[in-house]
Amino acid sequence: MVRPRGRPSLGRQRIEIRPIEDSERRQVTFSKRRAGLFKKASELSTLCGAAVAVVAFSKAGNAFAFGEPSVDAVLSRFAPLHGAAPAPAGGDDPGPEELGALRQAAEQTKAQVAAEQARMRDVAEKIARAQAGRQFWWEADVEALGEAELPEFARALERLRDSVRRHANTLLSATPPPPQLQLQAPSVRRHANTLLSATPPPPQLQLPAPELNVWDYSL
Amino acid sequence: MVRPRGRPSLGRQRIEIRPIEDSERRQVTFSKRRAGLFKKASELSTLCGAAVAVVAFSKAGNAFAFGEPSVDAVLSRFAPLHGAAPAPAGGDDPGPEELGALRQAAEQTKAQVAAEQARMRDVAEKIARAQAGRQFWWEADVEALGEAELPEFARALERLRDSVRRHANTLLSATPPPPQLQLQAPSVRRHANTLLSATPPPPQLQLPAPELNVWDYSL
DNA sequence: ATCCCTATTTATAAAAA
DNA sequence: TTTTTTATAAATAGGGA
Repeated sequence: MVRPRGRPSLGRQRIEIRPIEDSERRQVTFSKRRAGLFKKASELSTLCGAAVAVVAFSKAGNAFAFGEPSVDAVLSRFAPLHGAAPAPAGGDDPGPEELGALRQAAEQTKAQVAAEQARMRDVAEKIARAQAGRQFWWEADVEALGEAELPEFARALERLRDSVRRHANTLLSATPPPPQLQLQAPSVRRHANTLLSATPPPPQLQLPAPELNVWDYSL
Repeated sequence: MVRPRGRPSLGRQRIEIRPIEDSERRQVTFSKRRAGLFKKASELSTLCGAAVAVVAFSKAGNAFAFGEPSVDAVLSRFAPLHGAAPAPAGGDDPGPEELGALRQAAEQTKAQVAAEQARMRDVAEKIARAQAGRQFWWEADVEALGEAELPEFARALERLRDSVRRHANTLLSATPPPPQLQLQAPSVRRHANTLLSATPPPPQLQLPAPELNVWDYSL
């Protein structure tokens, strides 16, 4: 516990803004400043109600991103402004042109993952906030959620709904054939039946408007 | 040239990071912090040899961007991503009648209410257990739930679904006007604005109104 | 990579131009 | 809207775990 005498640290040193040669120092600096940059972006967004996106590739090629309300939301909004409309990645089968193409593809994948992770972090954080102070998650204050997290929230509900349906099926099929004796808890079966019969035959593959930044919030 | 006595300024004051109400103060802050953000991005790029892009929309809808080596160069690495927006879900058509038998039960005797509350505690506990160890509630292991808690779980999902629908409608009813791009280069700005004026009006999403007082379990 | 710590360097909130 | 001036709040370089 005893602090050695003298300055335990030299404190912050002044540095010139030019390429850091030492890769280790560069890496540490990148980490720290990237965090700082994202924080600044976040503050700008909160303070001024601005939509902000930051994308950064480290020298090593790793991608990092931050976005409020989300990276995609901001970049989508920006793209049309300078006429960048790359075709969606279809499943082409390009001939073996160069290694460069593959490397680029890998890089883009990294970027995508980074963007998605950034988005999920934000979404999760916001949803968590919407639930703060409440005993159970289903009491979450949906009103507090914004455009960016609603879709995720909705998808989560959908996934759970499917799980519930599946499980209800399981419970039902596990029930022995037309028994003559009623069980203690008929309510559940009733619910399960309702759940199942209420399931419409929709091929559920018709997406109204796939393009544009429009979300279908229907469950 | 004589400076008046006392502090000529209060100096920097501490502020909380939350939406600035006063539009004038917000505007000044946006300007300053945007500049600061771009500077930080520039330094990160120079120091660490990173490719960085920052895009920001002011509350008024004006767009600003910074990029090293260029905004497009960085965003291009994200290009393929935007074609593949997360797929929305197809909508169901909520089912028919069947009003709540459970609801009725909840309004019976005090003893029954008390019993119900006790049951709810158990259900909640079990549902909580089904979520134990998972980072997010939507990862709950529904398979672990039994007959007793499934209905409650389903009802919770339904309530959330309705909340989400309602909120989604609220959000959608407020669609902001198209932005103006503000870049360092005036020529680019001119071009961008030209592109903008050719941009079609924002679409609006139609959502089915939530049905009130209907208690079927389909989600 | 992340967190802690300290001593400094920077970024900025206010106010006025 | 951007700039200047002050006085102070924040970010962060270096070093260690």
